[in-house]
Amino acid sequence: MRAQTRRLSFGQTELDGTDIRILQVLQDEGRISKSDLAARVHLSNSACFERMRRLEQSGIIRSYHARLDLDLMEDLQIFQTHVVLGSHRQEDFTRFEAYVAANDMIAECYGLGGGIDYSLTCVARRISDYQGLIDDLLSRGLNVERYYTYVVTKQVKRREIGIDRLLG
Amino acid sequence: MRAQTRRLSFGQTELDGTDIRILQVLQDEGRISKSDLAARVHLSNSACFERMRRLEQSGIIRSYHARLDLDLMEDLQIFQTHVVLGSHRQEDFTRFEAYVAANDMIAECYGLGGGIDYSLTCVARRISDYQGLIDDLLSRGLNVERYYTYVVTKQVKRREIGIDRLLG
DNA sequence: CCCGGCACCGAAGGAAATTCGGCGAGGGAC
DNA sequence: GTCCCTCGCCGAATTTCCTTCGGTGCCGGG
Repeated sequence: MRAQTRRLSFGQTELDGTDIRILQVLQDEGRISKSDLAARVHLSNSACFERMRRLEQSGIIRSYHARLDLDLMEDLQIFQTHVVLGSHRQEDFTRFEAYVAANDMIAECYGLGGGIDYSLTCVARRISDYQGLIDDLLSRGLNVERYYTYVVTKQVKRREIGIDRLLG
Repeated sequence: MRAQTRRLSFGQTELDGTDIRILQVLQDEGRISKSDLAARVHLSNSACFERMRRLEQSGIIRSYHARLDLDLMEDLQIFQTHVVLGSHRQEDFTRFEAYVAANDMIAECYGLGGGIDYSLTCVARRISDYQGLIDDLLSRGLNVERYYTYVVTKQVKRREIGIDRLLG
């Protein structure tokens, strides 16, 4: 009774409907017990465990995380910063991304196409801390031509980006 | 041996250094076993378990999630959409946010201050699916005055937004 | 038709989670 | 100062869950 309808290939790995269901459940309930997961996808514990291990080892499941309630965190400011670089050589991108990777005030970074090069989500305790980040960013010779700062006034929604849309 | 140095209050709840350490670990390793977590924060299983339950029930820990490797997902386009509303009555915001909450192509949404009202992260299988989202958005009478679309070409970084910055 | 591989199942041993009784430090009342 | 109460912690016992393993059936190729 393997194989439902839909199949997808993720890099080297082939996924059937049951794998996708497992990923969906784990995306939403990252700490569900393996027995409950097995029941949820109508598999025995051992079969489900084997699939889960395969998904983790293949790298499709990268990591698990607890999500905290930001509204309860006072003393926490979030900013979005949109960055335009002055030139678009490979080296410019590499250096900027290395900076992003190393700076732990920057929680998220998307590379964009179309007028803005990067969108950053920055976390700071005070506006002055954020300004310190920007000062640092600009002083590193990273060729930032322009940047735009937006205060995040509300975190309206946050979900994992993933598998759901592949099923419709 | 309660209480380290730093203390924070999260809404109703007081957190000491050990709580914060627990949150840090769970943010990074959401599926760590409770025994391992207890060892990591130098507590007995039962004491650590009690704290963890308190953190979950108080809502500070909202949820747990598996993070998937997007680079392995072919057939998945991500877009950032910046939205400006035509007027800023309370009702306009409420209706827009209700739309965002209900639409499952929209994975993330930040409310912003400063020229742009909302920043959305949208997930689609094809550009035409994304265009369908935009068409729908515009046809709902949500008073969207202007929007800007950026293709996400690379997910440079993605971390949980949280506790780390409260410790520096 | 027969064989091999693969995914599955169920049971058993081992590991983890959860509960519970008791202990000791700290703080308030007297 | 001292008594007592509270709170957080510990360690052991029970229960629940994880993980492995041997075995079974299905399917495709030879």
